[in-house]
Amino acid sequence: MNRPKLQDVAARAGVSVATASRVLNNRGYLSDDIRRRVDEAVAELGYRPNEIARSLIGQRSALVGLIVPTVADAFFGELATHVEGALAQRGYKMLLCDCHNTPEREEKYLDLLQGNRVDGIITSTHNRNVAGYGRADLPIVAIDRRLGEQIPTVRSDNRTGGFLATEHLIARGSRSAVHITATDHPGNERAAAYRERMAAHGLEARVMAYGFGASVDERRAAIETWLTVNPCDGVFASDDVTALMALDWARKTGRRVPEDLRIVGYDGSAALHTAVPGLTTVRQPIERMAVRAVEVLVARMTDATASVEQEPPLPVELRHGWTS
Amino acid sequence: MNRPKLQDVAARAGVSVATASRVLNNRGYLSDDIRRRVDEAVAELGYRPNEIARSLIGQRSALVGLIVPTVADAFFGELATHVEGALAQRGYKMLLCDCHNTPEREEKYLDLLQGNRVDGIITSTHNRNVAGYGRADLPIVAIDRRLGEQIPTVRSDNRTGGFLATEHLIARGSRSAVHITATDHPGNERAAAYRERMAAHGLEARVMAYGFGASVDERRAAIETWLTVNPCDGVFASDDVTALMALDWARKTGRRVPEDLRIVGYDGSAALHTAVPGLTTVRQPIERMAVRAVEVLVARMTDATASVEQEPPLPVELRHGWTS
DNA sequence: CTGAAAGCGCTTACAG
DNA sequence: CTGAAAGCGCTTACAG
Repeated sequence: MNRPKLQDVAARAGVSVATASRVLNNRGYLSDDIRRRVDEAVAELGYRPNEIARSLIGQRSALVGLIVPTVADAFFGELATHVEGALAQRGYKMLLCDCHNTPEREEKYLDLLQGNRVDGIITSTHNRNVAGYGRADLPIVAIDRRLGEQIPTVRSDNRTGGFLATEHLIARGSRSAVHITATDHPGNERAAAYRERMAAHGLEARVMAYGFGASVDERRAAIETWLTVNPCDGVFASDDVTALMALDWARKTGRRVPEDLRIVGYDGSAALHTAVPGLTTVRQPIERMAVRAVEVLVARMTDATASVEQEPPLPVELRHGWTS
Repeated sequence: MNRPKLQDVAARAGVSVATASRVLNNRGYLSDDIRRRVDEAVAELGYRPNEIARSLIGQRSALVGLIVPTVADAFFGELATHVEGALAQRGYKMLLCDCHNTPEREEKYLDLLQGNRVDGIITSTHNRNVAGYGRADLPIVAIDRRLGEQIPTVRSDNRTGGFLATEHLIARGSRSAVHITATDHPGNERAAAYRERMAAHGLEARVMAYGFGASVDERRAAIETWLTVNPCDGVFASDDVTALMALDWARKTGRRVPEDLRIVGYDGSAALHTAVPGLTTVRQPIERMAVRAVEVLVARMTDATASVEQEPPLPVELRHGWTS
């Protein structure tokens, strides 16, 4: 027999489809007898309501799309886990839109999500020029990315993060720390804070940008070349993976860490912390960011008139390890 | 104005809803004139077909559920990325079911997925006694886990993996390598291969099992205690994270790696390889496993009569690093 | 307290 | 080549 439908349940219980539906949804007044008969029929048939039909009626899919560069990255994997958890707790399912680090996929997913009538979108990619967001007419929340006036951004305190990392390196005796980041654009607050603190101490700031589109291998090569050519006694990397590249370079070239080279990373995902507990890093409150993004999104999904306020940045903290 | 529906498109193009639908789906014979008018109306209104309504008719949601212990783990994050990619390529969307390492969530998700009429499920968790799979009446593929006669399992060659790791340790001079794993049950082929090779070389096999439910901190504590109490000159860990715990313990206690302690991990995810390129590990073909799982699932989703054959295990390989 | 009917937004035979 | 009608599996006013 095929998957049972409400009709089958109703027939078996000897009631109308409408009544069976009411029992399932516990709406209106039902006699105990009918309630029991329907419940029995449901159990006997192993009936499960078709959520697709329900979505069509309710104009609500209870689906949220999460757009990430790739969940293979520790930071985004952890973010995805917590977004999923927070959504599930509130009765939403999550469609994972993994862009495999390409903007084309992001654009495609944006379209697909709307066709699938998701109730909202959380996006955490950093591609430039993805036009779709302007056209989208459904609630969106961005994580660590400005997408426009109408789209709230949840983020952590990048300025303080840059401050903490730089001050820490200097306090540990570094005089020539470099900041390594993907791109050194004006909105990069970590880089801005690094420059400011270096200047405040009368030290020369140097920012090494390996480029947004660089593959992992290209990034590693660029960093190793830079470090080999440019003497320095400290590295403030804009993410932990990059910091670990510097650490590996130090090992290969016989530099002592932290005596010759102090290293500070950024993000502080649990996965990398477990893998390399000794790495000093600026820890983003990944779970709080995920939960907050979900809270803001749910507020807008359940009340379309909810005002779009910009969120205050969430606090970061420095985690000390032996690399600095 | 509200989100346009097919009715609006039809009205604007001056055709019937049926005709508009045919243009969208490119079915039957349509005059060029009508085609053009409908296409224009679609563009002007920014119309996007409601996929939920389509699913209801087609009895096909184009949705697949991926059940993972947690995507915050490097291995499962990478697996999820590749499953997503392979599914997207074939026109399927992926609902991410992150169990946060608890069996209860898995059971709940199994139910939820069926209610949402996903077309199929890929599961990669390792919980015991999840009853739901027996009752489920839709295509399922398991990754590295036996779930019953009717459910195909995609996996890599664990026996060879255990063989390679153990032989490598011995070849590098280890005489007293320990195998560290979550649970040492009869079906654990990596442990079986380890025992067999140790015996073949006349060496004593010791398996340290930290327990399936152990938290990361508990695992680390258990491993450090064990290593401190039990002298050994090699570690074959059943995953990379565990191997890195041994590596960190060696650093903290002043053991030289690989001279005093040789370390081999397992999995070889790109994320951990990037973070710690020096780790010797048995590399699972994560992408191939993901793609194969999707292929097998799609075959069963598109042809319910497709036979359930057990898959040959995919090949693994040893990746050399400085830890051994 | 329960049922008949309309409708969610589409697609698909069936006529014409 | 195009349209009217039925139907996917439900829910929800509206009667009774």
